[in-house]
Amino acid sequence: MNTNLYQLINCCIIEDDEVIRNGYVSLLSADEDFFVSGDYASAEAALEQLDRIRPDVILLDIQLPGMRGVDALPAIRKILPGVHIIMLTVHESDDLVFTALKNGASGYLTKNTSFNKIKEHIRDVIRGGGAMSTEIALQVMKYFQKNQHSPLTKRETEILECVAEGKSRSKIAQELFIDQETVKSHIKNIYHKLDVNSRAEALSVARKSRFI
Amino acid sequence: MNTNLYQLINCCIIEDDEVIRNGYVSLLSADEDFFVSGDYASAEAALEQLDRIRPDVILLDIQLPGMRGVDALPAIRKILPGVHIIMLTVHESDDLVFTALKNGASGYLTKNTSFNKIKEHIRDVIRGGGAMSTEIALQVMKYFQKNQHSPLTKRETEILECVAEGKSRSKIAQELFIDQETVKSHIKNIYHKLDVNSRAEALSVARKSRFI
DNA sequence: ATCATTTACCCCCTTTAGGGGGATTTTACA
DNA sequence: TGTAAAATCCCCCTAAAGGGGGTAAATGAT
Repeated sequence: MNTNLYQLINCCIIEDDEVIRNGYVSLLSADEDFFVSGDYASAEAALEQLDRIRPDVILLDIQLPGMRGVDALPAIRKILPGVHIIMLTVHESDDLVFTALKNGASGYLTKNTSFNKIKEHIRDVIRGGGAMSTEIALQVMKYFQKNQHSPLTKRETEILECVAEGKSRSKIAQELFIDQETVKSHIKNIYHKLDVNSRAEALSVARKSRFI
Repeated sequence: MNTNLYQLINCCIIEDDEVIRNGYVSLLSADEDFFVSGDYASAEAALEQLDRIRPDVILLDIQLPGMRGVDALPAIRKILPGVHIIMLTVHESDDLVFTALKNGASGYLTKNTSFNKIKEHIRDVIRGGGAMSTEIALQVMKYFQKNQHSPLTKRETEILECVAEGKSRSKIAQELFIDQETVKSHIKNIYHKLDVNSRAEALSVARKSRFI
């Protein structure tokens, strides 16, 4: 019997694949630092029990039948505001990654992550850090990177960035020491290149393609 | 003499602190997987030699005298487009983190990262992954997280998100099954709450505060 | 040296958005 | 069940943005 029960990391696993779920349970249970307080095949089943088992860390599969993992996130947060939630996924290049991050996940790991690393990442989040497998980190970094193949010229990009800050034609003209009509001209050209017809739309398209 | 020279990871270190720089050099050189082809106290000094030493990975300090690390990034990329650049920093909560990510860093590590982990991260980027220490990962995740204390109501947030996608009043009205005037009303309220007076400005402010 | 691109500027006109006032009805919650 | 907040809709008017057309100087690459 472990005499340091208070130090154990209380884990909970939500994962629909029975084999994987049991794998995590037995491997975590085998480690003297971890204690598995619950394992569930669906978010719904877990949500009923969470206030009772009060885990420190939840391993949450992104692809669940019924309520999706990303949607379960806010629901779990409502019950246990302080819990660390680590998302598990097979698809690293999914929009769900960013949705999950927005919804407040503490970490994001691909399922091919070795179990030793998973344990390490759990300890990381307990210490207050963030957990991210290398595949996800790469995704995130790609997300930040500007697209090198922008159809916009330097000046156009410059002006679109002013637009992104909410500046009016006159303000942009003033800042760049050019005429308002010139600004208008540039914006028109930007619209043609991006095939849009409003500022917000141009920003939306340009952001999606990382031109700005 | 190592007979697997071709397998060695060719590293280069750009770091102004002599002690830290030499620490990295000796520790990396001591590992049979790594080969240190150069170490420099400034970006300028390194840039002169890069095309000759052709490293696989560059450890680049963010805070350098003269040319800053983040500014050196694009310059290095120009000389060696394929090189993996790992940024090193003491301040994890710096805007420079995001600037570096935008400029195409392959990784971002805080200097308190253990040397073993640094070596692991170098191997990660060589494999095509991304490297991020837990502190940086946390920063990045915070960056993504929506602000829970938004002054905007659900409906207002919903409408602002439509605005962010470049939709016009009429389109938003159509999508939400409400009148154009209602949309206008909501947008007016949003403007008052955010203290702005245009769509792009509202988006700019709302994004900065993570309301959307 | 030349051709394409970029940057800059001008006019007329239409559409959309924004500022100011309202009012009414849900909805949430104490 | 009463009240506040949120959501809905209406009007008048002005300011800003967008669509169409155009010209011309600077820049850059071949």
